[in-house]
Amino acid sequence: MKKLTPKSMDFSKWYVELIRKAELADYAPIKGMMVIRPYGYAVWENIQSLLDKRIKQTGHSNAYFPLFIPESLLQKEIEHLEGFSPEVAWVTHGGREELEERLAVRPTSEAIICQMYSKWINSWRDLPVLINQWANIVRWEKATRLFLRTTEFLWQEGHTAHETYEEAQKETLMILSLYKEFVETELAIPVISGKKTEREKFAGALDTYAIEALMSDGRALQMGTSHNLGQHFSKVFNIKFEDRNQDLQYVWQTSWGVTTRLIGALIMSHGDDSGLKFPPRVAPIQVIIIPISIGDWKENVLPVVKNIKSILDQAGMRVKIDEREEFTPGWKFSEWEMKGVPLRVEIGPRDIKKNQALLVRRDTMKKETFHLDSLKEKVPEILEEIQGNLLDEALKFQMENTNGTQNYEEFKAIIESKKGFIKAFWCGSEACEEKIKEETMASIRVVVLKEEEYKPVGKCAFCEKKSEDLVYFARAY
RNA sequence: CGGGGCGUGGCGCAGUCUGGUCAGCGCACAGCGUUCGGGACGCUGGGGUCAGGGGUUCGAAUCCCCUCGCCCCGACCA
Repeated sequence: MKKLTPKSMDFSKWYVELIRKAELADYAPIKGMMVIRPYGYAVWENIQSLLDKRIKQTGHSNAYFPLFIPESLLQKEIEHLEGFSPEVAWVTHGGREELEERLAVRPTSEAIICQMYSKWINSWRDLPVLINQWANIVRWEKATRLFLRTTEFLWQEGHTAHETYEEAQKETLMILSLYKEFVETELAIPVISGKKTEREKFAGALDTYAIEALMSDGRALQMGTSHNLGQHFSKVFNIKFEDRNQDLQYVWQTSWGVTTRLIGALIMSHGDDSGLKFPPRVAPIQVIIIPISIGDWKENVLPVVKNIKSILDQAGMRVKIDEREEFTPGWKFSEWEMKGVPLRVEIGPRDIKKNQALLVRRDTMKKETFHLDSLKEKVPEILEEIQGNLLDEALKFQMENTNGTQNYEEFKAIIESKKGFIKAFWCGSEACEEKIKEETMASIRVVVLKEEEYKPVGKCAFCEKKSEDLVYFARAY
């Protein structure tokens, strides 16, 4: 395990090296595909359980739909088909037999789920339908990148059906704020949220909303999307119900998802030149205990260490003891720093005599000794502090790298020199959006949602027309 | 998919221009011993059809052609 390429020297190299050295993932022998290794998968499992809880608390249930979607179903919603067809993988044969109809490997599941919803929904009494699934997705991307864009990825996709537009809209926005809360609380990554422009919205949606975060190289990353599908799908899939007035109506739908890309965001938001820095809430290992192996440590140190582990285990923490004899303590320190474990506990013979342990925080690298009896209280306290500190640091970074301007020349200068978010006004025309993207490579990440009490007015960053749409621009992944 | 770069034991590289003396180094790995509070050391040992295929040549890691993969910059996208 050698040193990492410094982040400031070559961000991409740093990112890929870190993923492989920390054993999060590895390249698979198929183009654009990766293996998520146990340590990386453990992060995903933590993300899953924390998010799944929220999804269920808001009334949704999990289900599972088929991996394959018949071509005829995918074709029903025309925008949807056109949006996804360039990246669909097709199954053409079953065994030796050519299939009568090609099967798409799901690039998303609207089509197959809508097909089922049309059978299940008859009355307003059947609504709302609130279903989520955890699944794998295949999109034949041209350029891939570990965790951020791979040919196959894991995600959760929620698919709901409602009686009215208002209800669907409420669901869409509820999920948007659920995502924001989840990502900020558990992943310690601050996000901005808002609506996508027509150009950036989901293929087949009425409106798309998203949360976006700033990575530490100054580029934005879409972290989650929530779509109000309107009646686009219900009309073509014939999802009708008899409403409270005995009139036949098409349902109003939503869909929303977050993916294994979140792991990429964790790496890029918090990582440094020593490696990963996992927020405690999603860290596979929260506390690594390193017994200092000197002299008769096995008799004197190890039993104490094991006792501490069991106390912390019982308090609900994820704790590991590194008692490997083939590595020196110094080597282990570096290794676990690379792997982003939030808190290290060092205990050697010297400490045993004084009934103390040395605690080292991954985020600040600060060292402090504590009495062994206080660890049960101190450790969770420090973990909470680390969680908070990581969010604060990321928030500070986001604020420092968010600039406002109403002047296009200044806009261009900011994008070139500092990157980050640019908060600006936009007249709403696709032409301006397109021009800016062409000339600066910055796209509109989100249009800020209007609130009752706050209605800003300004002039479009490009054409200088009067505008009420405040937007965030950035160069994005 | 366009432009550029790269591909040599697990990882990082040298060797490629100028074909032969070239399968080499560091780390990692295995065994033994001494070590161990910030990436220890000694001795011994295992591992590579030089990304794959084809060609030129008496002879190819080295020259030519094709294919694949990875990285970077664009276009597209969770």
